[in-house]
Amino acid sequence: MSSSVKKAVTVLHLLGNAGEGMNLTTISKELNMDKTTTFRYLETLVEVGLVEKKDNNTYCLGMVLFELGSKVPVKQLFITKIDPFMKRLCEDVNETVNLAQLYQGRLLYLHKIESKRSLQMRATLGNQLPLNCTAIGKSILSILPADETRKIIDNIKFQSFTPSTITNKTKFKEEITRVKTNGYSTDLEEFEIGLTCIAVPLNIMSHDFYGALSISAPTMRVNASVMDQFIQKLKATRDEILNSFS
Amino acid sequence: MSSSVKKAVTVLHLLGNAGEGMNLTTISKELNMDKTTTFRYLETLVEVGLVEKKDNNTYCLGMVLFELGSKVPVKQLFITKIDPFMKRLCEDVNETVNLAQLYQGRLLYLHKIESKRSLQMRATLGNQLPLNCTAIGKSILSILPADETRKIIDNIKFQSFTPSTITNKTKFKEEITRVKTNGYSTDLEEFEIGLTCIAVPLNIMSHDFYGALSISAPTMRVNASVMDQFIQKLKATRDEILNSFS
DNA sequence: GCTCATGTTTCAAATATTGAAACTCCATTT
DNA sequence: AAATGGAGTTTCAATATTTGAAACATGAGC
Repeated sequence: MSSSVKKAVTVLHLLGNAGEGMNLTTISKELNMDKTTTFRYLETLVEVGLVEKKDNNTYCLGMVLFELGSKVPVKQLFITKIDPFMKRLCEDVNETVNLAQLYQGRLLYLHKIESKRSLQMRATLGNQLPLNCTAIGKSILSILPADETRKIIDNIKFQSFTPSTITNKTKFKEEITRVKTNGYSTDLEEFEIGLTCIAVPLNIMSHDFYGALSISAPTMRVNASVMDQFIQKLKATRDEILNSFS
Repeated sequence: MSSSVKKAVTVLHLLGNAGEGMNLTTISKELNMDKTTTFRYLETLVEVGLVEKKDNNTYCLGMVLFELGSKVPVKQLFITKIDPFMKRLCEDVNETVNLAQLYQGRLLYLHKIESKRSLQMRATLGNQLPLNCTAIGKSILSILPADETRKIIDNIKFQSFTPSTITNKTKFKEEITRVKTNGYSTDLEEFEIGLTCIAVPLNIMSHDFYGALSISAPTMRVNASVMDQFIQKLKATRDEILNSFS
Protein backbone atom coordinates (compact mmCIF):
# COMPACT_ATOMS: atom_id res chain seq x y z
CA MET A 1 0.00 0.00 0.00
CA SER A 2 0.85 3.60 -0.57
CA SER A 3 3.88 2.74 -2.61
CA SER A 4 4.57 6.38 -3.34
CA VAL A 5 5.01 7.16 0.34
CA LYS A 6 7.41 4.25 0.64
CA LYS A 7 9.43 5.38 -2.33
CA ALA A 8 9.57 8.89 -0.99
CA VAL A 9 10.99 7.52 2.25
CA THR A 10 13.60 5.59 0.30
CA VAL A 11 14.70 8.88 -1.25
CA LEU A 12 14.97 10.40 2.23
CA HIS A 13 17.15 7.54 3.45
CA LEU A 14 19.41 7.84 0.45
CA LEU A 15 19.87 11.55 1.02
CA GLY A 16 20.36 10.97 4.72
CA ASN A 17 23.18 8.51 4.15
CA ALA A 18 24.80 10.59 1.45
CA GLY A 19 26.52 13.10 3.69
CA GLU A 20 26.49 15.72 0.98
CA GLY A 21 23.97 16.87 -1.59
CA MET A 22 23.14 14.58 -4.52
CA ASN A 23 21.93 15.52 -7.95
CA LEU A 24 18.89 14.16 -9.75
CA THR A 25 20.73 11.77 -12.04
CA THR A 26 22.73 10.18 -9.26
CA ILE A 27 19.66 9.73 -7.09
CA SER A 28 17.63 8.15 -9.85
CA LYS A 29 20.46 5.77 -10.69
CA GLU A 30 21.07 4.76 -7.06
CA LEU A 31 17.40 3.98 -6.57
CA ASN A 32 16.79 2.44 -10.00
CA MET A 33 13.95 4.87 -10.50
CA ASP A 34 13.06 6.63 -13.69
CA LYS A 35 14.54 10.10 -13.92
CA THR A 36 11.11 11.69 -14.35
CA THR A 37 9.65 9.88 -11.38
CA THR A 38 12.60 10.71 -9.21
CA PHE A 39 12.35 14.32 -10.25
CA ARG A 40 8.74 14.55 -9.22
CA TYR A 41 9.30 12.86 -5.89
CA LEU A 42 12.07 15.31 -5.17
CA GLU A 43 9.95 18.30 -6.17
CA THR A 44 7.15 17.11 -3.92
CA LEU A 45 9.52 16.52 -1.03
CA VAL A 46 11.00 19.97 -1.54
CA GLU A 47 7.53 21.47 -1.58
CA VAL A 48 6.71 20.01 1.82
CA GLY A 49 10.17 20.88 3.17
CA LEU A 50 11.41 17.35 3.81
CA VAL A 51 14.10 17.94 1.21
CA GLU A 52 16.02 21.05 0.31
CA LYS A 53 17.16 21.93 -3.19
CA LYS A 54 20.39 23.86 -3.34
CA ASP A 55 21.35 26.41 -5.96
CA ASN A 56 23.60 23.92 -7.69
CA ASN A 57 20.67 21.55 -8.23
CA THR A 58 21.64 19.16 -5.51
CA TYR A 59 19.22 17.82 -2.97
CA CYS A 60 19.65 17.16 0.74
CA LEU A 61 17.40 16.59 3.73
CA GLY A 62 15.31 19.61 4.72
CA MET A 63 14.52 21.48 7.90
CA VAL A 64 11.02 20.10 8.26
CA LEU A 65 12.59 16.71 8.94
CA PHE A 66 14.53 18.34 11.71
CA GLU A 67 11.35 19.81 13.10
CA LEU A 68 9.47 16.53 12.99
CA GLY A 69 12.46 14.62 14.30
CA SER A 70 12.62 16.80 17.36
CA LYS A 71 8.98 16.01 18.11
CA VAL A 72 9.39 12.24 18.33
CA PRO A 73 8.20 11.54 21.85
CA VAL A 74 10.05 10.12 24.82
CA LYS A 75 13.18 8.78 23.25
CA GLN A 76 14.68 12.09 22.23
CA LEU A 77 15.42 12.66 25.90
CA PHE A 78 17.12 9.36 25.72
CA ILE A 79 19.53 10.38 23.00
CA THR A 80 20.06 13.79 24.57
CA LYS A 81 21.28 11.91 27.59
CA ILE A 82 23.68 9.65 25.70
CA ASP A 83 25.03 12.38 23.42
CA PRO A 84 27.59 13.86 25.87
CA PHE A 85 29.18 10.46 26.43
CA MET A 86 29.47 9.93 22.71
CA LYS A 87 30.97 13.37 22.21
CA ARG A 88 33.56 12.71 24.85
CA LEU A 89 34.48 9.36 23.33
CA CYS A 90 34.72 10.94 19.88
CA GLU A 91 37.06 13.65 21.11
CA ASP A 92 39.10 11.08 22.93
CA VAL A 93 39.65 8.65 20.06
CA ASN A 94 39.26 11.20 17.28
CA GLU A 95 37.16 8.85 15.18
CA THR A 96 33.48 8.71 14.35
CA VAL A 97 31.17 7.33 17.06
CA ASN A 98 27.77 5.78 16.31
CA LEU A 99 24.74 4.74 18.29
CA ALA A 100 22.17 2.40 16.79
CA GLN A 101 19.29 0.24 17.85
CA LEU A 102 17.22 -2.53 16.36
CA TYR A 103 13.88 -1.28 15.13
CA GLN A 104 11.39 -3.50 13.39
CA GLY A 105 14.08 -5.98 12.54
CA ARG A 106 16.45 -3.48 10.98
CA LEU A 107 19.35 -1.32 12.07
CA LEU A 108 18.37 2.18 13.00
CA TYR A 109 21.15 4.71 13.44
CA LEU A 110 20.12 7.03 16.21
CA HIS A 111 23.09 9.28 16.58
CA LYS A 112 26.46 9.89 15.07
CA ILE A 113 29.32 12.09 16.23
CA GLU A 114 31.72 12.64 13.38
CA SER A 115 35.35 13.25 14.12
CA LYS A 116 36.94 16.11 12.27
CA ARG A 117 39.08 13.74 10.27
CA SER A 118 36.32 11.26 9.48
CA LEU A 119 36.01 9.92 6.01
CA GLN A 120 32.63 9.74 4.37
CA MET A 121 30.88 6.40 4.53
CA ARG A 122 29.57 5.41 1.16
CA ALA A 123 26.00 6.27 0.34
CA THR A 124 24.40 2.88 0.71
CA LEU A 125 21.31 1.48 -0.87
CA GLY A 126 19.42 4.32 0.65
CA ASN A 127 17.52 2.36 3.16
CA GLN A 128 18.91 -0.10 5.57
CA LEU A 129 22.35 -1.11 6.62
CA PRO A 130 23.07 -4.83 6.75
CA LEU A 131 23.07 -6.73 10.02
CA ASN A 132 25.58 -9.36 8.96
CA CYS A 133 28.55 -7.16 8.17
CA THR A 134 28.42 -4.26 10.59
CA ALA A 135 29.95 -4.28 14.03
CA ILE A 136 26.81 -2.67 15.40
CA GLY A 137 24.60 -5.35 13.88
CA LYS A 138 26.66 -8.14 15.37
CA SER A 139 26.72 -6.54 18.81
CA ILE A 140 22.97 -6.10 18.89
CA LEU A 141 22.36 -9.66 17.77
CA SER A 142 24.59 -10.85 20.58
CA ILE A 143 22.35 -9.45 23.32
CA LEU A 144 18.84 -10.18 22.08
CA PRO A 145 16.86 -13.06 23.53
CA ALA A 146 18.06 -16.25 21.83
CA ASP A 147 14.89 -16.98 19.89
CA GLU A 148 14.68 -13.44 18.56
CA THR A 149 18.31 -13.57 17.45
CA ARG A 150 17.61 -16.81 15.64
CA LYS A 151 14.51 -15.40 13.96
CA ILE A 152 16.42 -12.36 12.72
CA ILE A 153 19.40 -14.37 11.52
CA ASP A 154 17.03 -16.63 9.59
CA ASN A 155 15.70 -13.57 7.78
CA ILE A 156 19.06 -12.11 6.83
CA LYS A 157 19.78 -12.10 3.11
CA PHE A 158 23.50 -12.61 3.30
CA GLN A 159 24.46 -10.08 0.68
CA SER A 160 28.18 -9.80 0.00
CA PHE A 161 29.75 -6.36 0.03
CA THR A 162 33.47 -7.15 0.13
CA PRO A 163 35.55 -10.35 -0.03
CA SER A 164 35.53 -10.40 3.79
CA THR A 165 31.73 -10.32 4.20
CA ILE A 166 30.43 -13.33 6.08
CA THR A 167 27.83 -14.89 3.81
CA ASN A 168 27.42 -18.25 5.49
CA LYS A 169 24.75 -18.60 8.14
CA THR A 170 26.63 -21.17 10.21
CA LYS A 171 29.80 -19.10 10.22
CA PHE A 172 27.77 -16.06 11.15
CA LYS A 173 26.21 -17.84 14.11
CA GLU A 174 29.68 -18.76 15.26
CA GLU A 175 30.68 -15.12 14.91
CA ILE A 176 27.77 -14.05 17.12
CA THR A 177 28.79 -16.60 19.74
CA ARG A 178 32.28 -15.16 19.67
CA VAL A 179 30.84 -11.64 20.15
CA LYS A 180 28.85 -12.88 23.13
CA THR A 181 32.01 -14.26 24.71
CA ASN A 182 34.21 -11.25 23.99
CA GLY A 183 31.68 -8.56 24.75
CA TYR A 184 32.52 -6.66 21.59
CA SER A 185 32.21 -7.07 17.83
CA THR A 186 34.24 -6.01 14.83
CA ASP A 187 33.72 -5.34 11.18
CA LEU A 188 37.06 -5.69 9.42
CA GLU A 189 36.31 -4.35 5.95
CA GLU A 190 33.32 -6.66 5.76
CA PHE A 191 31.03 -3.92 4.59
CA GLU A 192 33.36 -1.51 2.88
CA ILE A 193 36.99 -1.83 1.86
CA GLY A 194 39.14 0.45 3.96
CA LEU A 195 36.64 0.76 6.80
CA THR A 196 36.98 -0.92 10.19
CA CYS A 197 34.37 -0.74 12.94
CA ILE A 198 34.34 -1.88 16.54
CA ALA A 199 31.17 -2.04 18.62
CA VAL A 200 29.94 -2.97 22.08
CA PRO A 201 26.35 -3.89 22.94
CA LEU A 202 24.34 -1.35 24.91
CA ASN A 203 21.34 -2.75 26.69
CA ILE A 204 19.41 -0.31 28.84
CA MET A 205 17.00 -2.65 30.56
CA SER A 206 14.89 0.03 32.21
CA HIS A 207 14.01 1.47 28.80
CA ASP A 208 13.77 -1.84 26.97
CA PHE A 209 16.58 -0.59 24.75
CA TYR A 210 18.67 -3.01 22.72
CA GLY A 211 21.39 -1.17 20.86
CA ALA A 212 25.09 -0.80 20.32
CA LEU A 213 27.82 1.82 20.42
CA SER A 214 30.54 1.82 17.79
CA ILE A 215 33.69 3.50 16.58
CA SER A 216 34.34 3.49 12.84
CA ALA A 217 37.69 4.41 11.34
CA PRO A 218 39.82 3.91 8.26
CA THR A 219 41.55 0.54 8.53
CA MET A 220 44.96 2.12 8.05
CA ARG A 221 44.58 3.93 11.38
CA VAL A 222 43.55 0.83 13.34
CA ASN A 223 46.44 -1.46 14.24
CA ALA A 224 46.19 -4.14 16.93
CA SER A 225 47.05 -1.84 19.82
CA VAL A 226 44.66 0.90 18.66
CA MET A 227 41.93 -1.68 18.28
CA ASP A 228 42.52 -2.80 21.85
CA GLN A 229 42.33 0.78 23.10
CA PHE A 230 39.08 1.32 21.23
CA ILE A 231 37.52 -1.76 22.77
CA GLN A 232 38.47 -0.66 26.27
CA LYS A 233 37.20 2.88 25.71
CA LEU A 234 33.95 1.67 24.21
CA LYS A 235 33.36 -0.59 27.19
CA ALA A 236 34.20 2.22 29.61
CA THR A 237 31.82 4.60 27.86
CA ARG A 238 29.12 1.96 27.81
CA ASP A 239 29.48 1.49 31.55
CA GLU A 240 29.27 5.22 32.20
CA ILE A 241 26.10 5.41 30.12
CA LEU A 242 24.57 2.49 31.99
CA ASN A 243 25.48 4.13 35.28
CA SER A 244 23.79 7.38 34.27
CA PHE A 245 20.56 5.46 33.76
CA SER A 246 20.56 3.65 37.08
CA MET B 1 1.90 16.03 -7.78
CA SER B 2 2.39 13.11 -5.49
CA SER B 3 -0.59 14.02 -3.40
CA SER B 4 -0.21 10.92 -1.29
CA VAL B 5 3.21 12.02 -0.12
CA LYS B 6 1.77 15.41 0.78
CA LYS B 7 -1.08 13.87 2.72
CA ALA B 8 1.31 11.58 4.54
CA VAL B 9 3.30 14.63 5.61
CA THR B 10 0.10 16.27 6.84
CA VAL B 11 -0.46 13.27 9.05
CA LEU B 12 3.07 13.62 10.40
CA HIS B 13 2.54 17.28 11.25
CA LEU B 14 -0.70 16.50 13.01
CA LEU B 15 0.96 13.83 15.12
CA GLY B 16 3.91 16.12 15.75
CA ASN B 17 1.70 18.89 17.10
CA ALA B 18 -0.45 16.53 19.12
CA GLY B 19 1.91 16.03 22.03
CA GLU B 20 0.41 12.67 22.80
CA GLY B 21 -0.73 9.72 20.75
CA MET B 22 -3.88 10.05 18.65
CA ASN B 23 -6.26 7.34 17.55
CA LEU B 24 -7.46 6.64 14.04
CA THR B 25 -10.87 8.27 14.35
CA THR B 26 -9.50 11.50 15.76
CA ILE B 27 -6.82 11.75 13.11
CA SER B 28 -9.22 11.14 10.26
CA LYS B 29 -11.63 13.74 11.65
CA GLU B 30 -8.94 16.38 12.19
CA LEU B 31 -7.68 15.97 8.65
CA ASN B 32 -11.07 15.53 7.00
CA MET B 33 -9.86 12.32 5.48
CA ASP B 34 -11.85 9.13 5.04
CA LYS B 35 -11.29 6.69 7.85
CA THR B 36 -10.12 3.99 5.45
CA THR B 37 -7.65 6.27 3.73
CA THR B 38 -6.29 7.54 7.00
CA PHE B 39 -5.94 4.00 8.23
CA ARG B 40 -3.87 3.00 5.23
CA TYR B 41 -1.64 6.03 5.42
CA LEU B 42 -0.96 5.29 9.05
CA GLU B 43 -0.19 1.65 8.34
CA THR B 44 2.22 2.64 5.60
CA LEU B 45 3.89 5.21 7.82
CA VAL B 46 4.21 2.65 10.58
CA GLU B 47 5.70 0.18 8.14
CA VAL B 48 8.47 2.61 7.20
CA GLY B 49 8.96 3.67 10.81
CA LEU B 50 7.94 7.31 10.45
CA VAL B 51 5.03 6.62 12.79
CA GLU B 52 4.74 4.31 15.75
CA LYS B 53 1.58 2.44 16.71
CA LYS B 54 1.18 1.90 20.40
CA ASP B 55 -0.57 -1.02 22.03
CA ASN B 56 -3.63 1.07 22.75
CA ASN B 57 -4.07 1.78 19.04
CA THR B 58 -2.76 5.30 19.21
CA TYR B 59 -0.24 6.68 16.77
CA CYS B 60 2.71 8.99 17.33
CA LEU B 61 5.84 10.00 15.46
CA GLY B 62 8.38 7.20 15.05
CA MET B 63 12.07 6.76 15.56
CA VAL B 64 12.96 6.85 11.88
CA LEU B 65 11.94 10.50 11.87
CA PHE B 66 14.36 11.05 14.67
CA GLU B 67 17.06 9.34 12.67
CA LEU B 68 16.40 11.34 9.53
CA GLY B 69 16.02 14.55 11.50
CA SER B 70 19.45 14.15 13.01
CA LYS B 71 20.91 13.85 9.51
CA VAL B 72 19.69 17.22 8.26
CA PRO B 73 22.94 18.93 7.34
CA VAL B 74 24.52 22.05 8.81
CA LYS B 75 21.68 23.51 10.79
CA GLN B 76 21.45 20.85 13.46
CA LEU B 77 24.62 22.28 14.93
CA PHE B 78 22.82 25.53 14.92
CA ILE B 79 20.02 24.34 17.15
CA THR B 80 22.41 22.38 19.35
CA LYS B 81 24.07 25.70 19.99
CA ILE B 82 20.88 27.57 20.87
CA ASP B 83 19.39 24.78 22.97
CA PRO B 84 21.28 25.53 26.23
CA PHE B 85 20.10 29.13 26.23
CA MET B 86 16.53 28.03 25.73
CA LYS B 87 16.81 25.46 28.51
CA ARG B 88 18.13 28.10 30.88
CA LEU B 89 15.34 30.50 30.02
CA CYS B 90 12.77 27.76 30.45
CA GLU B 91 14.07 26.85 33.87
CA ASP B 92 14.15 30.51 34.82
CA VAL B 93 10.59 31.43 33.84
CA ASN B 94 9.12 27.95 34.24
CA GLU B 95 7.11 28.25 31.05
CA THR B 96 7.45 26.73 27.60
CA VAL B 97 10.09 28.27 25.32
CA ASN B 98 9.95 28.05 21.52
CA LEU B 99 12.30 28.74 18.64
CA ALA B 100 10.95 29.13 15.12
CA GLN B 101 12.04 30.38 11.78
CA LEU B 102 10.40 31.29 8.51
CA TYR B 103 10.78 28.57 5.91
CA GLN B 104 9.25 28.77 2.49
CA GLY B 105 6.80 31.39 3.67
CA ARG B 106 5.56 29.45 6.65
CA LEU B 107 6.36 29.15 10.32
CA LEU B 108 8.69 26.33 11.13
CA TYR B 109 9.09 25.38 14.78
CA LEU B 110 12.67 24.33 15.26
CA HIS B 111 12.86 23.65 18.94
CA LYS B 112 10.67 23.64 22.00
CA ILE B 113 11.57 23.33 25.67
CA GLU B 114 8.50 22.44 27.66
CA SER B 115 8.23 23.51 31.23
CA LYS B 116 7.08 20.88 33.65
CA ARG B 117 3.84 22.71 34.24
CA SER B 118 3.14 23.43 30.58
CA LEU B 119 -0.33 22.91 29.26
CA GLN B 120 -0.80 21.17 25.96
CA MET B 121 -1.28 23.43 22.99
CA ARG B 122 -4.18 22.29 20.91
CA ALA B 123 -3.40 19.99 18.02
CA THR B 124 -3.85 22.39 15.16
CA LEU B 125 -4.72 21.76 11.59
CA GLY B 126 -1.80 19.45 11.40
CA ASN B 127 0.31 21.49 9.16
CA GLN B 128 1.15 25.09 9.60
CA LEU B 129 0.67 27.60 12.34
CA PRO B 130 -0.73 30.97 11.35
CA LEU B 131 1.51 34.00 10.97
CA ASN B 132 -1.10 36.55 11.88
CA CYS B 133 -1.96 35.42 15.38
CA THR B 134 1.21 34.04 16.88
CA ALA B 135 3.78 36.13 18.69
CA ILE B 136 6.52 34.30 16.81
CA GLY B 137 4.95 35.09 13.46
CA LYS B 138 4.66 38.77 14.25
CA SER B 139 8.24 38.99 15.48
CA ILE B 140 9.64 37.36 12.37
CA LEU B 141 7.59 39.60 10.09
CA SER B 142 8.99 42.62 11.93
CA ILE B 143 12.58 41.89 10.94
CA LEU B 144 12.32 40.70 7.34
CA PRO B 145 13.20 43.04 4.48
CA ALA B 146 10.23 45.35 3.91
CA ASP B 147 9.24 43.98 0.51
CA GLU B 148 9.36 40.41 1.72
CA THR B 149 7.20 41.28 4.72
CA ARG B 150 4.70 42.92 2.40
CA LYS B 151 4.67 39.93 0.06
CA ILE B 152 4.03 37.54 2.95
CA ILE B 153 1.34 39.69 4.52
CA ASP B 154 -0.40 39.89 1.16
CA ASN B 155 -0.55 36.10 1.09
CA ILE B 156 -1.92 35.62 4.59
CA LYS B 157 -5.43 34.21 4.72
CA PHE B 158 -6.59 36.00 7.84
CA GLN B 159 -8.35 33.07 9.43
CA SER B 160 -10.00 33.83 12.75
CA PHE B 161 -9.28 31.54 15.69
CA THR B 162 -10.62 33.53 18.64
CA PRO B 163 -12.49 36.83 19.04
CA SER B 164 -9.12 38.56 19.51
CA THR B 165 -7.55 37.35 16.25
CA ILE B 166 -6.53 40.24 14.01
CA THR B 167 -8.27 39.61 10.71
CA ASN B 168 -7.82 43.00 9.08
CA LYS B 169 -4.77 43.52 6.91
CA THR B 170 -4.38 47.23 7.71
CA LYS B 171 -4.65 46.63 11.45
CA PHE B 172 -2.16 43.82 11.13
CA LYS B 173 0.35 46.06 9.35
CA GLU B 174 -0.03 48.57 12.18
CA GLU B 175 0.61 45.74 14.64
CA ILE B 176 3.84 44.80 12.84
CA THR B 177 4.96 48.44 12.95
CA ARG B 178 4.32 48.42 16.68
CA VAL B 179 6.39 45.24 17.04
CA LYS B 180 9.23 46.88 15.13
CA THR B 181 9.17 49.83 17.54
CA ASN B 182 8.89 47.79 20.72
CA GLY B 183 11.30 45.02 19.77
CA TYR B 184 8.87 42.33 20.93
CA SER B 185 5.49 40.90 19.98
CA THR B 186 2.58 39.39 21.84
CA ASP B 187 -0.29 37.04 21.18
CA LEU B 188 -2.99 37.71 23.73
CA GLU B 189 -5.36 34.81 23.19
CA GLU B 190 -5.40 35.59 19.49
CA PHE B 191 -4.78 32.01 18.53
CA GLU B 192 -6.18 30.06 21.42
CA ILE B 193 -8.32 31.12 24.34
CA GLY B 194 -6.31 30.93 27.55
CA LEU B 195 -2.93 31.05 25.85
CA THR B 196 -0.62 34.07 25.88
CA CYS B 197 2.67 34.24 24.02
CA ILE B 198 5.48 36.76 23.97
CA ALA B 199 8.25 36.73 21.39
CA VAL B 200 11.37 38.61 20.36
CA PRO B 201 12.94 38.50 16.90
CA LEU B 202 16.18 36.57 16.51
CA ASN B 203 18.19 37.47 13.46
CA ILE B 204 21.54 35.75 13.11
CA MET B 205 23.00 37.63 10.18
CA SER B 206 26.04 35.42 9.73
CA HIS B 207 23.78 32.42 9.11
CA ASP B 208 21.09 34.24 7.19
CA PHE B 209 18.69 33.19 9.94
CA TYR B 210 15.42 35.02 10.44
CA GLY B 211 13.57 33.62 13.41
CA ALA B 212 12.07 34.35 16.79
CA LEU B 213 12.22 33.18 20.37
CA SER B 214 9.05 32.95 22.44
CA ILE B 215 7.58 32.11 25.81
CA SER B 216 4.07 30.68 25.86
CA ALA B 217 2.02 30.42 29.03
CA PRO B 218 -1.55 30.21 30.28
CA THR B 219 -2.99 33.72 30.34
CA MET B 220 -3.92 33.35 34.00
CA ARG B 221 -0.24 33.20 34.92
CA VAL B 222 0.74 36.29 32.90
CA ASN B 223 -0.13 39.60 34.56
CA ALA B 224 1.42 42.91 33.50
CA SER B 225 4.49 42.58 35.68
CA VAL B 226 5.14 38.98 34.65
CA MET B 227 4.76 40.01 31.02
CA ASP B 228 7.35 42.72 31.54
CA GLN B 229 9.74 40.24 33.12
CA PHE B 230 9.28 37.83 30.23
CA ILE B 231 10.07 40.52 27.69
CA GLN B 232 13.26 41.50 29.49
CA LYS B 233 14.37 37.89 29.87
CA LEU B 234 13.62 37.09 26.26
CA LYS B 235 15.67 40.07 25.15
CA ALA B 236 18.54 39.12 27.45
CA THR B 237 18.53 35.55 26.17
CA ARG B 238 18.40 36.76 22.60
CA ASP B 239 21.46 38.94 23.21
CA GLU B 240 23.36 36.07 24.78
CA ILE B 241 22.57 33.89 21.77
CA LEU B 242 23.69 36.60 19.37
CA ASN B 243 26.89 37.02 21.34
CA SER B 244 27.62 33.31 21.14
CA PHE B 245 27.50 33.54 17.37
CA SER B 246 29.81 36.50 16.98
C1' DG C 1 -26.90 -10.41 25.08
C1' DC C 2 -27.55 -6.01 23.06
C1' DT C 3 -25.56 -1.58 21.41
C1' DC C 4 -22.30 1.53 20.13
C1' DA C 5 -17.71 3.01 19.03
C1' DT C 6 -13.54 1.91 16.95
C1' DG C 7 -10.60 -0.50 13.96
C1' DT C 8 -10.10 -3.39 9.64
C1' DT C 9 -11.08 -5.54 4.97
C1' DT C 10 -13.31 -5.72 0.37
C1' DC C 11 -14.05 -4.19 -4.30
C1' DA C 12 -15.34 -1.42 -8.26
C1' DA C 13 -14.90 3.46 -9.71
C1' DA C 14 -12.13 7.47 -9.81
C1' DT C 15 -7.70 9.25 -9.75
C1' DA C 16 -2.90 9.70 -9.58
C1' DT C 17 1.50 7.87 -11.07
C1' DT C 18 4.51 6.30 -14.53
C1' DG C 19 8.07 6.48 -18.26
C1' DA C 20 9.18 7.27 -23.16
C1' DA C 21 9.92 10.96 -25.82
C1' DA C 22 10.63 15.59 -26.68
C1' DC C 23 12.27 20.03 -25.19
C1' DT C 24 15.30 23.43 -22.83
C1' DC C 25 19.36 25.10 -21.11
C1' DC C 26 24.15 25.34 -20.43
C1' DA C 27 28.92 23.91 -20.84
C1' DT C 28 32.35 21.80 -23.71
C1' DT C 29 34.18 20.41 -28.04
C1' DT C 30 34.98 20.65 -32.99
C1' DA D 1 30.05 29.70 -34.40
C1' DA D 2 27.87 25.41 -34.91
C1' DA D 3 27.65 20.85 -32.98
C1' DT D 4 27.68 17.64 -29.22
C1' DG D 5 26.52 15.95 -24.86
C1' DG D 6 24.79 16.10 -20.25
C1' DA D 7 21.54 17.54 -16.90
C1' DG D 8 17.11 19.11 -15.71
C1' DT D 9 12.17 19.69 -16.93
C1' DT D 10 7.57 19.10 -19.34
C1' DT D 11 4.06 16.49 -21.96
C1' DC D 12 0.69 12.91 -22.54
C1' DA D 13 -1.54 8.47 -22.96
C1' DA D 14 -1.22 3.79 -20.70
C1' DT D 15 -1.12 1.80 -16.34
C1' DA D 16 -1.35 1.07 -11.63
C1' DT D 17 -2.68 2.99 -7.39
C1' DT D 18 -5.66 5.27 -4.37
C1' DT D 19 -10.17 6.09 -2.80
C1' DG D 20 -14.51 5.62 -0.01
C1' DA D 21 -18.95 3.25 0.71
C1' DA D 22 -20.30 -0.63 2.65
C1' DA D 23 -19.65 -4.71 5.19
C1' DC D 24 -17.21 -7.08 8.72
C1' DA D 25 -14.69 -7.69 13.28
C1' DT D 26 -13.75 -6.67 17.84
C1' DG D 27 -14.39 -5.19 22.31
C1' DA D 28 -16.20 -2.07 26.00
C1' DG D 29 -20.17 -0.53 28.36
C1' DC D 30 -24.96 -0.96 29.43
